[in-house]
Amino acid sequence: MSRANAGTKGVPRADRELQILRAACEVFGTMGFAKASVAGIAADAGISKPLVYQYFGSKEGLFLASFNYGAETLAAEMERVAADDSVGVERGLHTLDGLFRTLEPQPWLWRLLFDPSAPDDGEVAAARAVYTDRITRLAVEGVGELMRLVGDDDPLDASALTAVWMSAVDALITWWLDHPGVTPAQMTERCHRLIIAISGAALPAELPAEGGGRRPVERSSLRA
Amino acid sequence: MSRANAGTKGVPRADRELQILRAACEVFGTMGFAKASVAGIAADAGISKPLVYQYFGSKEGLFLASFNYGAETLAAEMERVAADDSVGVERGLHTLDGLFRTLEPQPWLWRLLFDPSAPDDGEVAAARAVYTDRITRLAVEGVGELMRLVGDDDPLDASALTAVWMSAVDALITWWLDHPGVTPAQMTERCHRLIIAISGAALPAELPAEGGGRRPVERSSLRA
DNA sequence: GGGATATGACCTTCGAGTAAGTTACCTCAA
DNA sequence: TTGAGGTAACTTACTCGAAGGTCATATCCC
Repeated sequence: MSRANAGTKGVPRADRELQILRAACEVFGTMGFAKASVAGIAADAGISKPLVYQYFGSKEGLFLASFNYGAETLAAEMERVAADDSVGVERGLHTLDGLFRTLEPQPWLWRLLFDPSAPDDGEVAAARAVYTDRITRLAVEGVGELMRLVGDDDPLDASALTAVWMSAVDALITWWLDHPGVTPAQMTERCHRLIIAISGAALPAELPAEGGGRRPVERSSLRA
Repeated sequence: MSRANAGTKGVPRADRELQILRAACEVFGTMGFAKASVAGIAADAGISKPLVYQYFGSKEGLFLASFNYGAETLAAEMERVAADDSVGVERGLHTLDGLFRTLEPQPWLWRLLFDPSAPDDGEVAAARAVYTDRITRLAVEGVGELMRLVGDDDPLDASALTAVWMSAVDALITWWLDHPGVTPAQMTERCHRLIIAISGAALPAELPAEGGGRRPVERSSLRA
């Protein structure tokens, strides 16, 4: 009787793994890899730390499994949208819509994807590279189309705009996560309005001079 | 002679503090608060760990000093630009230009501002709140102006667009930091081209239906 | 001598990871 | 039917190392 209730549960390994994985996704996605503790995740899952190690090998192994689950879920959704026939800004909007709906039941998956405290070497880095490529490819497609349309063929411009687009998606999702109660549908409408607002925005009259800064620039009329 | 060269330097406290602060800014800004070690910073500064504690009290105290230095530098630059008479997108461009120039000699200051691994309570949190307010205020001004122009008066829309704008600035600076050799002037030109590209982008034909996703949307002509 | 500058060696805490043993269940021979 | 033995599930109690933080002491200059 010394080991309280050791071995009394007898839950099949696959079930336990899923149970642990779910807890891990939530904890890693909420606190980040670095601040999460294996003991904490085990407690959340209702089991003890060594069982986690028996099933996942290490903290990194557990994170890898969580990351793969989350990244696959989100990448698959984005690819599904990309396979539709929408183009340009419309496609961007559909992507956002799909992400909002996918994330609604498990919002923490998003942070899992971009966790800056995750290990930057080993298998985790490799997995992240794979999914980053998959996701970036989609963004690059959309941005490339837009750049072609506007007549800008500088590849660095396209690269930078891709970064901006992905960052905007991140910002919108983060904003949404910070505003519970807003439904995916409402959020998609909001994104639509914002795109309209941005498209209608002004262009500067001319490039700022390059020298030392500080020089005033003439007011431009607001519609280019 | 047991304590090698203890006390032999005799460098005035103010000088040493600056020297330590510089090293700390670079390390904290590069690796983030969590991954940085006080011993490492001390080594970089060419002195020993206890001296850091004698002058800054704790790792958090050292970070606070670094953060305040970096945040003040950047906030001051943004406010300087905001005080100019440029408006709308032009003002955004000038802000970016100012940031590129300010960050050129010490690019790591940027990451210092948004370090997600920094402590989220105590004096550090308070300082971050102060600077976040100062910086956000500037973004809110610019975005509010744009929203008024377009006729969108939903405050949540403005809040979300502010988040997007700040995130875009972050993305552009991060992209720049990842592409050494690009000068601030070149980068500002790039931002200008990107704004043109975005402004010229397409509008979706209509809002996606709200129900279950999955429905195709008619191709829209690309210029709204 | 006294105060400022400076350090090697130490203490402490926390969390990753492990060793070793416990319980339950399943199978199969007698 | 039963009970011996094998195996999967499970836990308590530990080791170990990294990093924050402290103490006692040393050197230098006025």
